Amino acid sequence: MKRPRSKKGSPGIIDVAARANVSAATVSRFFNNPEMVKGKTRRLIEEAASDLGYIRDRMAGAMHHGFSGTIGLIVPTIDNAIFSELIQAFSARLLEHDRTMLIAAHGYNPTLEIGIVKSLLERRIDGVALIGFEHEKAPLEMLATRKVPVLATWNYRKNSTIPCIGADNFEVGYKVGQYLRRSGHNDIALVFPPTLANDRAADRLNGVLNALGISLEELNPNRFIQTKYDIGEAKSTIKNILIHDAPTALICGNDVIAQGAVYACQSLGLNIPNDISIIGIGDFQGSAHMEPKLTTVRLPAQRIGEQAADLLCTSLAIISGGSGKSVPRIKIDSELMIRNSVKNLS
Amino acid sequence: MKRPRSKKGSPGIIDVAARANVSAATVSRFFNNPEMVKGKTRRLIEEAASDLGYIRDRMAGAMHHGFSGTIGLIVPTIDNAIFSELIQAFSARLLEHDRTMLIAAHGYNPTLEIGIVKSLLERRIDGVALIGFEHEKAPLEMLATRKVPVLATWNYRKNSTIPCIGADNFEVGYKVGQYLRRSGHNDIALVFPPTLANDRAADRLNGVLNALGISLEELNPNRFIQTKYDIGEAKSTIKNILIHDAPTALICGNDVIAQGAVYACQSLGLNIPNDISIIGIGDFQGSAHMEPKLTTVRLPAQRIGEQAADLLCTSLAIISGGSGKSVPRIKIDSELMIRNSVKNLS
DNA sequence: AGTAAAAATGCAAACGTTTTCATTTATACG
DNA sequence: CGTATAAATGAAAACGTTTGCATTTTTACT
Repeated sequence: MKRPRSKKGSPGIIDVAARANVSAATVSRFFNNPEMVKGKTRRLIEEAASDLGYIRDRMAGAMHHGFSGTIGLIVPTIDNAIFSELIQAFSARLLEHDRTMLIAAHGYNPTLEIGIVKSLLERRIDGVALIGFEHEKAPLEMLATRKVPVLATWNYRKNSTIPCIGADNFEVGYKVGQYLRRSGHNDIALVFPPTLANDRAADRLNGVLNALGISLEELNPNRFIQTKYDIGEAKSTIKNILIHDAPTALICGNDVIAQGAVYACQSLGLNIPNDISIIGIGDFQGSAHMEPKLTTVRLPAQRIGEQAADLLCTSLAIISGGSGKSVPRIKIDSELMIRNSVKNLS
Repeated sequence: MKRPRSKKGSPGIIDVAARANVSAATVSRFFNNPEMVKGKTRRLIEEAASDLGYIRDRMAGAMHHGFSGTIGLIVPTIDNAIFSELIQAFSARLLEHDRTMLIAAHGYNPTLEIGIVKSLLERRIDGVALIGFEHEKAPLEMLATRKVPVLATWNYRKNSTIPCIGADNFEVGYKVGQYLRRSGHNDIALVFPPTLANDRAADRLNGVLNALGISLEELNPNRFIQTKYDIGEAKSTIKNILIHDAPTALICGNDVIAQGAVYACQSLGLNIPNDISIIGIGDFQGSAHMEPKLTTVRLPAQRIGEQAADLLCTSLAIISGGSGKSVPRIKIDSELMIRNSVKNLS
């Protein structure tokens, strides 16, 4: 009588092998390349594994071929509508690829990001998705050295040095500016977050300015409002400006700022869009249902997240092997969603 | 002349050891228990490691002591304000504990959860945080078998079978119901999500009914509205009811439903709180800044997330070793935030 | 049936750490 | 200065898989 399973701990591949009367190698093959093992053996192993409640140890496996089956995602923030849709879609699609997601937020602090990258690297991630292009050199180098594929998401630039997928945020900004101008607005205030380590916001801002045919310097200081991506802060900051002299329209860096703007106007008794027009960027959850329904530009977060996951899971080699080759760059189309928060003045 | 580092791949512990003229064992000790190695050697290793750009492989380490330094978090959904604050806090605190977070969402689908748990188990997570108490038996058993600590977050029940941390949602519901009654409201409608696999919602609902001194059956069907946690759906569902005959107050299962309710009223031209009162639960980002400012009950998501992380990282053994011992249960206090969306009728 | 080729399986050596036990080196004390 | 004791380090055996190569079994063909 054999002793098929070790006394301690959970069953391992050898326990399964013993119970199925095959070698560990065969069991391993069963899990990784089922087509390599004969039908009958397959069933044997299947049964043994389920009897024992075997769960494979991917870490042990990862020691060989080096793939952990884990993908990293580093975002500025999680507790905010901005990226949640992206995160969700990315994560869900990853699951379909039999990968799991290691996620961390750096709170718009590039320094923190380097620690995070290191931490992920210690866990031997197979790839990592970042938000945007502005990153410290150190983590990027660490990743490159170890040939871990990197993908910049959420923004697109035709000449980015790393692979990217996202909307062209300059274009998005341009669309917004153009739409407002065509709607007859001439006195427009811009409400944006600090663009320092935020290329998405920077690109949008440039796009807006470009469409408006004006430079940041030429802009009346009262027409450029800076605020964090935070409903409360946006609301109070905007209120301050609105009290003095209100423009005919507000272009907001994204929908959470726009939401703050809407609340600011409502608390001041200003009617949107009759007294003032508001346009956002992002089309987050709920933007379509606000009162008034928010005019904004839709960034297909879900599509971006899903495609990002696909890229990272399937084209790994291609992307990472890109020494000199062309960098994959995918532009996702945005769409102006004309709703009820902008008034046509012309 | 030695060849301190292998040709291929990134440097390993042995490369560092060679360069520092010590054994691999010492380098390992340096990283895990620095106090075990002498100051001079310490500096030597430190330098060698940084010269080589060494990054430890925690997977290899995990094969021995079995700890991967990774904690799982399984939530119903990410792309929704409900859990984002919790996720963020949990993740950030994990990072402080030198752990990383593996996260996945099952979209309120218990079946999906079992696959997720298995997937996490394959990655050898050191512990896992769940939301609430309603889970399939299978994944819970898998976790128990492998002695992986489990923590139910976001809800509290004094007799829960697994460790938990969160607010007492019955109490939360009770508070809300009580407050509305004391404010003189008698015609109240309840707007809740399906309570099937959602113990938080179920407990809240029971709390509300209890405070109102009524059973679900006794409730006028027009006063019980069911809707998903979705602003758009909540808005339209609520509008349908409001058109016919509006109650004096709406108790919403959480703040996103409340937000939908606010929009529903606004689109109908109903003034809040003069025509109708609205109360939410959760105090999500932005609830304090809406117009009108939403009366709700604050669930300290951040505190829950942080303490959950602490528990999972430090009291692992205690929690998991709980065969027969008392289950750790932590109740986090909620707080009624009286703002401007409820009118006092008395 | 007999053989050549193909398919399936087994053996054993990795993978990069950690850890036990043994050994060396430093410290303290008479 | 010598010895006893403590501290620091090293050597080698794990940990649970995967995988190249060798071997056995099956299949296909004459």
